[in-house]
Amino acid sequence: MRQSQLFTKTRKEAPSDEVSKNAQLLIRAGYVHKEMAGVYDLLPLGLRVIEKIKGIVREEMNRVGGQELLMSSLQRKELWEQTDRWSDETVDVWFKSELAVGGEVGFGWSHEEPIMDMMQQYVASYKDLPASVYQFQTKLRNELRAKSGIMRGREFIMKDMYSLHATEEDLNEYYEKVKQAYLVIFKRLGLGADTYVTFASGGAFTKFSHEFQTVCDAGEDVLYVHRGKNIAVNEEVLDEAVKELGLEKDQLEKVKSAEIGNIFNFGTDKAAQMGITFASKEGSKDPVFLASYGIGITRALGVIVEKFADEKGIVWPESVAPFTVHLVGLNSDDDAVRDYTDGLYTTLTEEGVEVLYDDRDARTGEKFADSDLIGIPYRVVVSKKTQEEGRFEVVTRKTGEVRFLTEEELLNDFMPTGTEEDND
RNA sequence: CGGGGUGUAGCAUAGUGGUAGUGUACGCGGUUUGGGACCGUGUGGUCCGGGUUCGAUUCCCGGCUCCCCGACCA
Repeated sequence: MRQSQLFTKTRKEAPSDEVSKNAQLLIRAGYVHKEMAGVYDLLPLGLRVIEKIKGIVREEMNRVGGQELLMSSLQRKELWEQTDRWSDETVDVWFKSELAVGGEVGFGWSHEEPIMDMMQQYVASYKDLPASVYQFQTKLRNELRAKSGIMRGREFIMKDMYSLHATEEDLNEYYEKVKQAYLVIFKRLGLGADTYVTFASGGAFTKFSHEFQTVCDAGEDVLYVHRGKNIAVNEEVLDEAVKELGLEKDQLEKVKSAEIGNIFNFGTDKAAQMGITFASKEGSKDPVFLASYGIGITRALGVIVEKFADEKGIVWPESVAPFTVHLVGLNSDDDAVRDYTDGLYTTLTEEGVEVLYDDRDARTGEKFADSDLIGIPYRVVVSKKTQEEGRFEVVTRKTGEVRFLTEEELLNDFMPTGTEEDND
């Protein structure tokens, strides 16, 4: 896309009401716009990154047999009363409203109850199991305190998957499969090296729930990590855990982390509460086994910004970058150079490379500063000089490495490979 | 929800009981053109409601907003 057509623009200064690095950079670079505390609009650049993240998650969820759907945001009070989660005393993040014709509705902060109720329509027998469904949904939570930019908002996008099983063994097997899929996802997002499956509160030792924590200064949790053994323990259960694992506390490194995923095994509790059953082979009515699997999509975006940004701006891993190449055209007042740059833009685009083309009539310094701030992985500079030499200057955002490549070399380098894997 | 702070132009900031200044961004004219250049010129502002006062952006009360710490996070 041509940058001159992009309606957003960058800012030199961060807004005074944002302290977190993620929000400051995302706003400065034009990825998001703040609507109110804890609520952000996704601008074209931000939406592209979100869609990239969703794409990776979608591929892996499909790979484990998940079927994508989209539940509604408005939810029925009765469903949540069945599990005693409608009351504000039990769940303190509800947004609720009244229907004009009378009656209350809730705005979905989670979807276990509606999903289970909906699935009951289709799951009647052991033959219908297992079933696994997922969605990318906007969750609405009336947080007492939004904080950390987009990391903890009142409105955010989450991928939530739910799997239903006839037996505990089947659930456990699938649970493990999804756990592995999650590790693949975080690796592909570029977060693999710093993301741990943690022992946390809530029955970690019975393997009933796991958290996926990414080491990150902006996170809200505290982890004790053993990098060599790839073990991380949530502070909440530190004492128990070190005992269980046979470790010494001083072998562990204390770090801050952000929870970007979690998986729960509900067993048959939820089904029992809601009366969700299936007919077994023997003809008995048995409660369904349920597990849920979440990934904070918006939060993942925030974590990626926090982790990789440098003093100049954002640095995207290639797998989630809004564009692969930032084509920066210099000397654009020279018709020959401009035509040449336009031509390269057309060629790259036709070859399927995602290019943001800075075709603006702006000064070099401004273009480079913007390019650094926006954080696209590769900057290709075209100027009178490079045109004359028949090579393009290619700068890798992450490392600052500079190369001079011919058009052919350039195309070979940036040709989409089909699947995007994190090559770290 | 408890505690602390904040609110001046699109953004960032200064200042004052007597009708608000700067930077940036934006418009126009000109010089520039490989790291946010420069000159000239122009547009644009005191969160809301009360109170005190001859006069309030400034002081007082209330509300709202946003930020931080804590609590919470199924």
